[in-house]
Amino acid sequence: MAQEQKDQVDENFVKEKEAAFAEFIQRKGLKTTRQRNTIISTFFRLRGHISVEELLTEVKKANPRIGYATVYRTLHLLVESNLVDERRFGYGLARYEGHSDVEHHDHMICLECGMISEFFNPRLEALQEKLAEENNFTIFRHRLELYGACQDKEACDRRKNQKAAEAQGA
Amino acid sequence: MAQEQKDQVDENFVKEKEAAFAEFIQRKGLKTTRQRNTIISTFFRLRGHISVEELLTEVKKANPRIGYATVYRTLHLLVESNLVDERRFGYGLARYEGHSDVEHHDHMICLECGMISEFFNPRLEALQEKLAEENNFTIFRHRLELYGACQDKEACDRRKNQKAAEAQGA
DNA sequence: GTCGAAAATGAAAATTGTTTTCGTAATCCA
DNA sequence: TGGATTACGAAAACAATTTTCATTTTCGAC
Repeated sequence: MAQEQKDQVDENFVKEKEAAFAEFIQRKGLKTTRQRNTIISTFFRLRGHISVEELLTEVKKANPRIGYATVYRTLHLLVESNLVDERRFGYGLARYEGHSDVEHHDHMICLECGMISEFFNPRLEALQEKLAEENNFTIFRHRLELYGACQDKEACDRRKNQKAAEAQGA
Repeated sequence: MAQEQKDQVDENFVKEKEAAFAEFIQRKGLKTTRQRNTIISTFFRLRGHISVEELLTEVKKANPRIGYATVYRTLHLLVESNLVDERRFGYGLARYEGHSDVEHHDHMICLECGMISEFFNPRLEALQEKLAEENNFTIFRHRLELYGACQDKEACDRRKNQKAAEAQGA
């Protein structure tokens, strides 16, 4: 499964992001470094909502000398460059999401299996705009998170078990 | 302004909450203490979305010996008793909100002056339910936060200046 | 290419917000 | 009014993140 996913990495997507980041670095007068390249290349090969720890673990496989500080610093740059969104579901722990096609979207989070799915609905967006307008408010951005449970209990259990197994193995 | 607000404290509201908390404490077999009484009485006299620090500052005026630990512990009890909601807007810092009439509501947060206003819209709720259903998902709770700016720049500036002044004074 | 200023790195220390520990004190039911 | 139970407060621990600082790397000017 994870294997399968890894094989599906879209090299063009990764290249595109790398290029965009390089452009950003250039524009800001910052410097290109091996570490940053490793980190962003690793980041965009992963999918989903990645924690710093998860990313660092992967990054260390390519270069074990890279530490938390550099990963944090690079993630901040990625956020600043608008290539990545920072999310905080529930408590503390930040997660980072490299957005692909869908620019903006909201999230549904299953409290059982941890599944995070994304959705976008123009009527919802419009309604928010309308409500903001009624309150003399201008929206820059918003966040909407639906917490609940999958209705497909089988799939949900499967994911839950897999997660448990992974936690075991780690 | 703050003065005016202080005078408007609804003593019945405070009494009601104190009684409800006492009942909760009783039901759980916990003990009534002077500190807890001070904290909840102080809390429900404040309004808005209160941080632990803000609360502690007020509490210390009544009893300077009360420290962070007890405030945190009491806030947890308040959340557990359902008399208070915990919110986390944007980053880290938890804020606590003693809910009055409106059970559930969402928030608009002005990034300029920090104003937090609350709203509720049944169509929005219904639409969320519909979208969840389409994704075979059951919502337990949700959070929606609109980040942006007040359109009334004058009022916004006034609040911003007041906040700056308060920060000065503190 | 090489110099040198500017920026980046990594390890460790610092910060922030919050929780836990632990010895002492208060509560409250029998 | 014990005395077991619970709470308190100060300080230590914690987890996530940021900063510091000495060292190394980058890259444009020469």
